Amino acid sequence: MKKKINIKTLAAELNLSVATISKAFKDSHEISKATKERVLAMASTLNYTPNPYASSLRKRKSNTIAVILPEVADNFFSLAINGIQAVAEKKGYHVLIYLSHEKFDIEKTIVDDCNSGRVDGVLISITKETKTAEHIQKLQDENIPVVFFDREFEGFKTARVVTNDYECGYLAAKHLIEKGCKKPAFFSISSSLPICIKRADGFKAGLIESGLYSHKKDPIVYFTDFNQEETFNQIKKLVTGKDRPDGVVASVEKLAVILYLVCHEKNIKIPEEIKVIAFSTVDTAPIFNPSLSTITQSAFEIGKAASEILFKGIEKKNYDITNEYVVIPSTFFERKSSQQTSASKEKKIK
Amino acid sequence: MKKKINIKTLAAELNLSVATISKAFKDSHEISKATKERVLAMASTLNYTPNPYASSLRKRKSNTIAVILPEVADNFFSLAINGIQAVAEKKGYHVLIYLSHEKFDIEKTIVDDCNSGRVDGVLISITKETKTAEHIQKLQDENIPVVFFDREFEGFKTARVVTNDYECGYLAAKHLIEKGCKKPAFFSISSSLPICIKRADGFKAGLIESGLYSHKKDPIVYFTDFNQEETFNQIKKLVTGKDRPDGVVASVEKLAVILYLVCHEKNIKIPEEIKVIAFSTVDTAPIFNPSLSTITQSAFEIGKAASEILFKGIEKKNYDITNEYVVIPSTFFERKSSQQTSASKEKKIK
DNA sequence: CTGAAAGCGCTAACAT
DNA sequence: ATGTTAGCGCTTTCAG
Repeated sequence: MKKKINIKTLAAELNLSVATISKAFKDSHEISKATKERVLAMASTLNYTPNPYASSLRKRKSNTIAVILPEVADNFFSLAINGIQAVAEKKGYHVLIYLSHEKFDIEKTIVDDCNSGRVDGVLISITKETKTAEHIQKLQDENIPVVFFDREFEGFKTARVVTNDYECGYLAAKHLIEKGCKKPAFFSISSSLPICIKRADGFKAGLIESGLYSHKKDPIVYFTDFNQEETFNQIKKLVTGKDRPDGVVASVEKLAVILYLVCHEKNIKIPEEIKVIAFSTVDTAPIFNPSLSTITQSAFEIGKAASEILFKGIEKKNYDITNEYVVIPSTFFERKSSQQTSASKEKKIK
Repeated sequence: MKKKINIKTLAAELNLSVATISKAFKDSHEISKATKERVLAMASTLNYTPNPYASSLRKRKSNTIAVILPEVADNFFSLAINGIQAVAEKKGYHVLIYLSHEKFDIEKTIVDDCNSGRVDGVLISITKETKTAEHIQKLQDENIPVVFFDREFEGFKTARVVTNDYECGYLAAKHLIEKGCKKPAFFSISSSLPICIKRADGFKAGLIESGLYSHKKDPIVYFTDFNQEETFNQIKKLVTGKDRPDGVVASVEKLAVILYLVCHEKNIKIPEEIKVIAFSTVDTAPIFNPSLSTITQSAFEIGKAASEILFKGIEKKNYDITNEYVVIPSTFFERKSSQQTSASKEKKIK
């Protein structure tokens, strides 16, 4: 940041006022074509680039947005970032990426910082720990538009872009049952995240409808604080136990992968002994062993839709986006991992 | 960005000068503990957050860095972002993410913008199209430190963090040969990217050493402009042709995945008929059908190392980072896709 | 069509 | 320990 050449030196060089330079850069109609060209030419030879922060300070506009994510290791968020970036780029906006690492404290710090004028809007997918939206409320109080995407906070009025979680959970349950499962389970990563609750609720509804829901045994299994090894052992125990499920719906990709690993190790056959469906955006699902049935969210589209709404809020100052609610349906890809097998067929007949 | 309350109003509220407030916020020793507390308390009740751009303008320091990537859909870059973010967060820096979409023009525009004082440093992985580093030179001319990571530009003096591409290419070739391959091929995405050239060169060296290199037939196959369907057909043609390879090293994950897809469709057995090894960071490789042998880059570590060097350059103004050259070795995970089979053993004997 | 000047919110000398 | 003040580089009335 040791730039010496600024609008003033440029002006001096051309014997023009700074105002003229500034206007020329905005391609203002007040400036003659000739001077505009002179300005641009000189700017180019002097390697002049306007200081964005001076501009932001003066205009009270940062031309940047913040994206706050729990993590980025997941393929979903990678794709979502692409979608967000695509529209930001078109609008000439800059994108700040923040990672909350599933910690509420970090999320709060980040959100509070966003209240400084650093950004014109924020896209957020909340952490598992987030139990209040006060920090986000403050943002709205300052007229900074906020859009939830994927992981929303329920009961808080703001724009949100999500997928049809409940329906997908329901569909997954029905599919498993149709394929012969008698004791399907749902692997959840959180008991508070709406995204998980909805998926689980839909799943449960599917069981109930088929008369397979028992109050005695909750079909929802929680893996709340995620640790690869621990989760592996937890799943192993469950899957080799006496009351093991014959079908699993994984609320996230990771859990399905670990389940596969366990089954490979313990020689449990998928789909013969256990069928699996995962909520996942992984593009390698078709080459898994066996190929994995997925409920695939349109991650790119979700990111794109979320930022489009955000920009509506940013650009139209008096436009209230807080009622926007977009649902982008996921797609079910049926593959081998949830296929009906002769084993399950027999059971059915018997 | 409609904040009304600023340092001045805060000062007025407390009957203090703006200087005192400013210093209190920096936790300056010039300020008494009592006033510091008063300031912080009032700031909190008034919901005051210092305007970062005013500060940046004055200090000529943005406290933000830029990360320029060709794309983020790849798992490698997701992990790298995590590594970068981890150290930026610790340093109190903000991270701007830019996507060049493999287009040089976009990359240039982004890099030029970085020359405006918007960022204090940049991390970049260049596009396939990048054939000059002039735009990056300009950055260095303005004393903005630049670190290449993963995809570097050769023959340009700046810091870089890469992996041991040549050795890995060599190792992959030797491994394939050891397992019985007679006609291994290398799938490359670029004939200009150092990362690909080095991998391919190492691969070629391995063939030459084993007397399997023929000048008549280049074992390097290029898939330069990436398009899923086209690549699929190109691979299908190659792999079902008469001169088909009996082993493949994929320079990137995607190509291996498509190769798998082709083999599944055409019922070509991996590893019996064709063995495969991929440069990849995908964590699902163990559950592929068959499990995929990978040369896995430490993506997180590469991102982390790159940003650590960058911060050295940012923080120590007179420290020249352009000679920094860090090589973070990749790890080879041998799995089924490159296993020796009775078929290949027989061939060997015969 | 061009210019003068005020000021965005903050920091850093330099007083006091 | 606290205050005064001059900008950082730009945009924007308002004059000419």
